[in-house]
This record gives sequence, structure tokens and C-alpha cells, in this order.
Amino acid sequence: MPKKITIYDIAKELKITAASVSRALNNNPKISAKTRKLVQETASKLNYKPNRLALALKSGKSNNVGVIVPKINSNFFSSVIRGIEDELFPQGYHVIICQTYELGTREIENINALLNAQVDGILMSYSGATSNHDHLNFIIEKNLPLIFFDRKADIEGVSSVTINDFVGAYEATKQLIQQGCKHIAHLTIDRSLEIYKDRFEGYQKALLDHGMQVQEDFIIESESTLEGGKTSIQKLLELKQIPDAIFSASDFVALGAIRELKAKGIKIPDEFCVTGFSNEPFTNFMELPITSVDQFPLEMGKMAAKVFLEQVNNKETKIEKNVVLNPKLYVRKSSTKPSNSKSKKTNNK
Amino acid sequence: MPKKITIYDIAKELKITAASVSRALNNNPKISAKTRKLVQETASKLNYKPNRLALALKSGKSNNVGVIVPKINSNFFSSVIRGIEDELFPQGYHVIICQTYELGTREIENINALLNAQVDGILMSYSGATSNHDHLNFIIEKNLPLIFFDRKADIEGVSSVTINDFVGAYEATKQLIQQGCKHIAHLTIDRSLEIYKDRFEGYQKALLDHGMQVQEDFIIESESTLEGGKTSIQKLLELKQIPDAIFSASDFVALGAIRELKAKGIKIPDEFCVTGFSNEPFTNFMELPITSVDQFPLEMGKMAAKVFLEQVNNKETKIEKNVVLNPKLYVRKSSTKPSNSKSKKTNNK
DNA sequence: TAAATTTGCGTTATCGATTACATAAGCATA
DNA sequence: TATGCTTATGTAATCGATAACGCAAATTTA
Repeated sequence: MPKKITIYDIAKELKITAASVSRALNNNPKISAKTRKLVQETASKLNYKPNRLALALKSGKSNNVGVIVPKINSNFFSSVIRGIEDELFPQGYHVIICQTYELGTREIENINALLNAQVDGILMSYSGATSNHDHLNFIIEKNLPLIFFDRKADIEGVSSVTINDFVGAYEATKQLIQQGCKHIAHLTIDRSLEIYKDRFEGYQKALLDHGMQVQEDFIIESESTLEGGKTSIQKLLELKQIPDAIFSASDFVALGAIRELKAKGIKIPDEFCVTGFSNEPFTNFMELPITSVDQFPLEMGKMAAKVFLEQVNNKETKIEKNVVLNPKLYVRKSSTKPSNSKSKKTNNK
Repeated sequence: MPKKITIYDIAKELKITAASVSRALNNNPKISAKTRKLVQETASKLNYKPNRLALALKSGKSNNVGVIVPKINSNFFSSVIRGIEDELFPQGYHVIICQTYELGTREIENINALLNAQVDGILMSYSGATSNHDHLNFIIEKNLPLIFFDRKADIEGVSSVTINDFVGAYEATKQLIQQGCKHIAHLTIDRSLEIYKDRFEGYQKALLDHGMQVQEDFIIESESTLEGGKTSIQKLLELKQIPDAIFSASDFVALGAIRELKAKGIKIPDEFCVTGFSNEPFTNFMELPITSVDQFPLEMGKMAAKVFLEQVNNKETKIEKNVVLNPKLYVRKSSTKPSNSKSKKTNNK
């Protein structure tokens, strides 16, 4: 097995010192053109590759960033990561992936592991169910760039890139109202998370702004799964006043709901309208395409990366940036009543 | 900004040397219980965190692995990565993500970047359109574990974890034959990639084994997109002999095909059966669920990680392992003719 | 009690690169 | 020719951890 080539090997070959080799390879002016040429030739002849670990140790800059997400195998998060990678790789950064599986303990573990690995910054979707930010303080105290995306907490000095969940939910609900739906239910997930709280509030505000009432029993919380949608519909259908539309904070719940509604013989969109959230690819693949709110995960990732770059490149000045992206409602068949089917708003991404 | 705590800070605090601190923290027996306790207390008091970079430089082991995929935001690849991460994180490894965007140049760039970063191994889905493996030789020469997953090339000393694409395609085609389909077309992607070549051959073999002929004009190559499915169907419908089923090597192409068939007024599955490949989540979400072949990406990732672990833990012995996972056909409505709809084989994952 | 052994800790080199400082050689100027 | 100024190169410290080696003190054995 061939040994690793270091600048010392190049130095020995040319009977000079490692310092000169280093200078030659880094376009340092304090070296003669002749030596530089010789070193560069020898380097490529020996197939020299700089050891980034040594460089990182010396400079205190690893050129790695950590990205923490609940799970990587979801369309939303993998698209955010793609956006981050697309933006950071050309700048010489590598992305280290960590998953929390929605577990607070894993979040702490991951942060510690990333800090030990000397990452130059952490981009994370913050689970932040608790208000205990101790593990984040280690990052902040070290003056390491920390950027939240999608799920954030309001912490001084911490930047964030999110979408306006409130507006997304408001627009989605408004569209249902405009379709003539009178009793609009809301299927939500864990409202201790800001994103779901905001979607709930957007829904509420849209109803109130249009002279409609918010009914407590129309708000059903479940997991973000098809099963969650099924059981939620079952609960709604047991009410005295049955709703005629739902705005779901999750596309998966929306799909589960649609399936259950169909199973009960309820016609969509004629008798019942459904709108989801996230614009998961499948919402547009269905024979009955589902109206949904796009969160632009790719752009979110890119923006988070840009905010990170701004911060590492201006270490001295402390900048907190809170970018809020605008979501976009894609109105599709699941919430377009036949009488309105020629609506200009219909939009198939 | 607080300075980083190193073992030297602990040493100074206790008026001992860094070597003793190191021994105390690493359960080295050559240290007294009293000193060990003192060091451990001081370490946690000062919130000491080991610098993995220094450790990596010293030991020559970074505890990072590189994973190279065409793109991360696809259900298949993000699931493989999840499998890898699930398996490697508990073993103290971090996963560095790289994308090739299906570009050979990016593959070389990524490999060089990972080698510079001193990763302990590389797991990759090999684009390998060309037969030029020069950039891989750098990895192999360094005796670094290299594991292919999904897309491989047969290179001595390189392990791989793949699924049996041939069998998957064979089973899928056989099921169509058993449904009574007489003219089965095949929609494929780039057959210079082994996976697509194998699927094509499985299709071919199934036809021949059942006394059917392989028709050259029934094989249509396109991109793995909905659009690809649409244009492929258009070509097939222009033939003198129109097929009555397709086996598609891609779920996206299958979906595009289904849409176009419906647009032409062709009834699925009554007049035409369709089967895809990959078992993308949406295939089972549709109102007309699509028959597809599951590739078990999570298991593939876990297995690739396990093969990697075996190799790093047995550096001295050179082991080449070629794991072939069995795919599973999920028979759904798109390929189940009404007369056979009670078939025992129907399976909804 | 002296010799032999064990134990605990300090000294120092090392991993691979960068860089401040020192120094020698080359050249121009007086 | 002596002096000053560049320029190119060498020397050595540094980043943070580990580990071989050496040595003194403590302990065991004869």
C-alpha cells in the first residue's frame, strides 16, 4: 500500500524544505518562479493531495458544516439539503448530515458530535419543543454561525430562514372560502411547533376575516401520516355539524383524509374540498390532484446557505438575519368545485 | 468569545501535563484513580470537548465517510442515505454528502474532495458510463474501503450492494404475462447503465421463457420523467401492432405513460396493464395504484454501511463482497385485470 | 534493609500543514 | 570594496491530541 504523499516528500525529492513547498503551492510571493514551477511539477508527478485535516487543525477552519434534520428521507428535507449542498459545495464546504428522528436527545447528541468535529457552522431544523436552549448555547458562545430553517426558535443572535406559514395557511383557507365552503375544518400536527401553530393561526384569521366562526371541534390534531388523516375524518364525520372542507397542515394527512372520504362515498371536490400543505410531489401526480402550499425547500436551503456564508465571511460583526420566504398556493382539483373549475387561479405546477 | 478548551487548559488548571490528562480521559491504565477523577471533573467543569480534527490527524482516521449519489432529493437515494446514516452514526462515523448530478466530472471532483478530507471510506452509486476507472484507482491504491450501491461496476477489490434488477424485471414481466397480456412493451432509460441493462434482460428472458417474442420496436428509451412516459406511449401507439402492456424501468415513466394512455381513452388495467420500477411512494398513493418493484433502499444503505464497517475493521485482509438483495414485486391495480382482481398475489405495501 | 519490580507522571516526537522570524545570497549603490 | 537592501530559503513554533520512552517514587520481594 502506497504511503501518503505530503509536502515533506516533495521537499525531500527536491532537496528543499517543506516551508518552501508550502509557499510554492499557495502562491506565496516569497518564492522564486523556478522553485515554484519545480514544486508544482513534482507535486502533480507524485500525485500530491493536501491533507485538509492538517489544514483545518492549523487554521481552526474545517470547511465542514453540519446540517441537522428530523429525517433525511423526506422530500422536503432532502430538497432543503440539496439546496444547501448546491450552494456550499462550490465554496469549498462539505455538508455533514445528522438526523434527530424528532428526538430531543438526538438533537443534543448531534450538536455535540458536530462541535467536536469542529464544523464551521450548523444549519438546523430546530425541534425545539422545549424552551430549554442550553445545548444551543454551546454553539452561540463559540460564536459559530447557527441558522435555523423551516422550524425555528426566537433566540437572540440566531438567524433563520422560514416560510410564512401563516400566509400560506391564510391563502389556502381563503381559497376554500371562495369556493363556497361553509364549514372548514383544520387538520393539524403538533401545535407546540411554531410552523403548525402559525398554520393554525393563518387558518383562524382567514375564517374570522370572512365572517366565519372558529369551531373548536373542527380542529383535529394527529400525526403526519395517512392514518392520521383517516382517523381525523372519522372524528369529523361523527360531529353534529359535518364540515364540507378541510385545510390540512400536512399533505399526507390530506391524502389519508381524501381516501377515507371516498371510502365513505363522499364526492371530492363536489361535496367536500381538501387542501394540503407542502406540495409533496404526489399531490400533483394523483388523478385527483390535491391543492397544496409550496414551501420552496430548494430555495430555503439555498437561502440558509447564503446566510451562513454571509456570517462566516463577516465573523467580526454579529448579524442576525431572519429571512421569511413567501409560500405559494397551488390550486388543484381537490379544492375546485365544478362550477368554478374554469377559475383563473387554477395552477398546475 | 470564549477560547476553546483543550487538554492543555485542564493540565494547567491541575498543574499536571497534557499527557496525564489524555491518559485520564482515555481510560489508560497508566494513571492513578485520584488523578483520573480530578481530570474528569475538571473536564466537565470547563466543558471540555475533544477536537476530532487533532485526533484524526494523529490517528490517520477521520471517522468520516463520503457518500456520493447522483442527487440527494430523490426518494430512493435519500432513503439509501438514511440507511447508511442509521447504521454508521451509532458507530461514531459522520456522513459527508456529495452529489454528481449524473456528471462524470463532478464524480471526479467529489472523489478528490473526499480524499483530501481524509474520509475513511467512500460509498457511492457509480455513474460509470465510461470504462475509465482512473479516479477510482486513487481510492483503491490507498486501500480505502470503496463500496458501490445500486449502480456498480465490476472492479477487482471493490465491494457492492445492489438489488437483483434482472429478477425484479423478470417477475414484473411474468406477472404481466400471467394477467394475459400478449404484447408487452418495455420503457427503459440509459441502457449503458448496468441497472437498466439488467432490467431489460430480465424482461427479455421472461418473454422468451413464456414463448413470446422480443420485438425491437417495443423497446423505447427515454429520460426518467413523466414527459418520457408520455412520448414513449405516443411512439408505441403509432405502431402497427399496438402493445397491451408495458413494463417500465422507472415509476415516473410509468406514471407519464398512464396519464397519456388515459388521455387517449385507453382503460387501465382493462385494456392495458402498466408496471413500474422502484416502488416510489406515489405508486401506492394513487387512486389507481401502480404495480412496482421495491428496491429496499433503506436496507441497501444499511447493508452498504455494514460492508464498509467490515472492511475498516479488517484492514489487513482484503475482502471483496458483492451483496445482491432481492427485490419485491408489489402487484397493484394498474396490472391486475378485473377478471383476476381477487388474485392472491395482490399486495399493498 | 537492599534489590527488584511496579506505578504514576513528565518529556518529547509525531500527524501535515502554515508562518513569523532568522539568515544567507545576490544585487545595487556609495 | 564596503554597505545597504531585496529576495529566496531555512528554522522552528504552532494547531490538539496521542504514545513511546525515561525516570523517580512507591511497593513488593528476598
